[in-house]
Amino acid sequence: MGGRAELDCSRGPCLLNPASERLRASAPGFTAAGMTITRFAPSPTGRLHVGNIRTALHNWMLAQPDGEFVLRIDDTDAARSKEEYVDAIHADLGWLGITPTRVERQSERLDRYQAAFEKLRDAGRIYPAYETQQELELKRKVLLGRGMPPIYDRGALELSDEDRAAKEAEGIQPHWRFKLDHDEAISWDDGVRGKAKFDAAQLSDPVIRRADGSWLYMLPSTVDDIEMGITQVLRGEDHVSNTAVQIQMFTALGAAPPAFAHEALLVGKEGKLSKRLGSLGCDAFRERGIEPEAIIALLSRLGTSLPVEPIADRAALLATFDLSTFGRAPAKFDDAELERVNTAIVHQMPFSAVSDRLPEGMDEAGWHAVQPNISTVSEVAEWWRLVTGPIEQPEFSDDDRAYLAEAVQALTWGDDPWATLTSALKESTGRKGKALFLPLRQALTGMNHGPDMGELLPLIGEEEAKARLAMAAGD
RNA sequence: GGCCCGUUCGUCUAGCGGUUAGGACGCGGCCCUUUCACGGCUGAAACACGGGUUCGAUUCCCGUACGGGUCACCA
Repeated sequence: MGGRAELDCSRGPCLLNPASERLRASAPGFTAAGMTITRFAPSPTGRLHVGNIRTALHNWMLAQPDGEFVLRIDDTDAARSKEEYVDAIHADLGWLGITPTRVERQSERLDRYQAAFEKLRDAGRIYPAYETQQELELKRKVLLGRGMPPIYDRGALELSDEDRAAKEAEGIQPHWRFKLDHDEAISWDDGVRGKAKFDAAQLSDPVIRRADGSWLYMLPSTVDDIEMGITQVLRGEDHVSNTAVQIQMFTALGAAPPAFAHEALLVGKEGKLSKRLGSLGCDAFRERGIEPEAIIALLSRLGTSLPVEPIADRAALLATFDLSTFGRAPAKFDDAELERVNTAIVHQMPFSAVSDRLPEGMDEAGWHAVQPNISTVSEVAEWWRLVTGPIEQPEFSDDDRAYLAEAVQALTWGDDPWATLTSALKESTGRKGKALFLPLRQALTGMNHGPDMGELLPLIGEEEAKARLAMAAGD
């Protein structure tokens, strides 16, 4: 628990990256090695979606190049957690190349939470409460109806020992709340929001443990952050009030809080963090032919002052990653933008990166020929068919048939058969431009457009090319 | 409703009292090109509204509107 000191970020963003250097300079008291340790803590109650992925990515980036990135599976809720989602989280992160240096499971650490619980209870920071969820909900409604904030009224604190004994005699087991210190001002220097202040009285004492003994998010997360030596907590802004609560927990547990940063959430095209966005997971992306690098490129820049660029090189992305460039307003996630980035990334991909996904028989020359014409790798098949055949030729006019017949004769095979053929035909027929090229393209591929013929023709091969031209000529 | 945060071209944003309000993506046009793509040039396009403060407000203050977050025995 020792070893971490409070970060002194006098003002503004203090979680910067390239992190290590500046953080070490400004925070000499980090962990012993001065190492950056971040974490991504999903609960396995569903698939990862863009928002999650973004947070995971940013934490991973923060930990580069030599920090630690902990994947912490928050599976204290046995009823909702599913093993298949744990597997899916691993699979998705693996696909994206966001690999943790360490994996932890909250379900395996329950004894630690118990220990912290006892410590806090003995210190008088935890108290039992007996209200039912219905009662609490009613209280909230009443307060809201009177225009007041629906903060827990601490009714359980009024209970006498006899009251409690009576409840227990009725067989009512308590749930437990963490008692906030209303006199302790809560503040921190947020890595993206700057100075943050909270009035503890504005917050409800959080329930940290259910009557059945199971844990809620708040305490286990804090305990883990302490024990795993997390130096920087970067999460969505939906956690800001949790941070306020947890800062008091860190202190109550005798630990200095890590540095916190809360990034603005992602919203869909129409605003709102919609179900639409929630459904955007790795599976869906993969099926649509989106490359992991496209997601990485977009998500590492979206909502920052840096332009979204189709950068496939992570090191380059890392070099510019800086929390101080993050905006405080929600950023819009646009599918169309993802697709544009993806297309540009696909256009840059070297043969070696895709070779195992290409159709049978397609070599490097084939890849280079069709690459400029596709927006997803799977689209190569559609163009590759033009090479392997069979193709379907359009009807040609008599004039074009005569022209193509001439082409059959003119076709010779050398270094650049297309250039040789077209210049020969240009000379002999006087055709030029579209009239010169289009019938040839149509006869050879059956299409009006497509990959560069200069690259395509050698792939089709002399014999097949001749046969196609001859067929089109009507021989 | 309380408390936080926010609002600059279509989008992501720069700006931190005086700027022709900049960039990127997208969009239009032109060039290159058999098509597509790439590249080059070029164009249209923004300070939510109302009050202040000031010689001067996109920038500072107040208010309004709108948007986001949160106020769970979810994380």
